[in-house]
Amino acid sequence: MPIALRPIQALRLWQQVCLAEVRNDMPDLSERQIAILLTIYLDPPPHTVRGLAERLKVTKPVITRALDTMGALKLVSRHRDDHDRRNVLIRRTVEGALFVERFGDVIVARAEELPL
Amino acid sequence: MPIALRPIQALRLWQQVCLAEVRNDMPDLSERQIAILLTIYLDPPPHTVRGLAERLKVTKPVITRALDTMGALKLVSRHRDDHDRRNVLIRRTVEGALFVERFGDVIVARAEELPL
DNA sequence: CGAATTCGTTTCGGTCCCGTATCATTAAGC
DNA sequence: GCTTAATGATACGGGACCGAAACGAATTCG
Repeated sequence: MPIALRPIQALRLWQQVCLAEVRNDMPDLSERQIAILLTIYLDPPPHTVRGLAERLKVTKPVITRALDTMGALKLVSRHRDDHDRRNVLIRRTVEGALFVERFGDVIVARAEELPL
Repeated sequence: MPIALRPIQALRLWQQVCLAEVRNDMPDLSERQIAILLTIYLDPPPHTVRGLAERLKVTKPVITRALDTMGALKLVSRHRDDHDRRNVLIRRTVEGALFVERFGDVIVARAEELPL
């Protein structure tokens, strides 16, 4: 059975989750940054700048800058690939894993209290 | 019956929706902007700068700036309150309503194709 | 009336992000 | 070896945003 959501419930869920994030002073990430962060944490590695740029259909500097910012927030880290030293491998961090895990819990909690 | 989502499904849903928005060249809104936009479209009017600032627990300039940007995108509009001309009433627009409606449909569509 | 309060905006110095173009480094092809 | 290609980062001018403080306009209070 697929997840059945009506549009008004979907929008209400999105609102409640975003409100919760803002009110709890979480980093104010853009949709691009969230797409990158969740892709790194949900899709199987390895992750490269080029791969992420293709997956999001954006240019490489967009990925580089997002990694700069999220790296400063300790949500991701970068390391040179020893097999092909042109590559940069993007890796998860403990802080990032905790952030993503907590974020998932927030969504679940808000989904549970949605009106029908 | 409440909406039952497991954390991994919730995160996957968020990722798929953000990926869809980015890939479709939608405006790259931040969580703050989305929280403001959805509050305007889901909560009953009237909406004021002060009211939104309190609801999000942010300062008023944050709201003013977000309204500047989303106003340029035609997603919301501002009008002086004739009863108390200090107030600015934030109103919905046709473009904004279409954007929000489409966004809700994207969430629903991605929820339906979630793996169990 | 004048003073105090409220509302939204603006200013300030600073940071982040944009798209485009170019860069250095590394690897692969000949 | 030398040239070509690929990868990620950087420079550029411009725009958006930050928090804190000050601002003008409108209202309320005394």
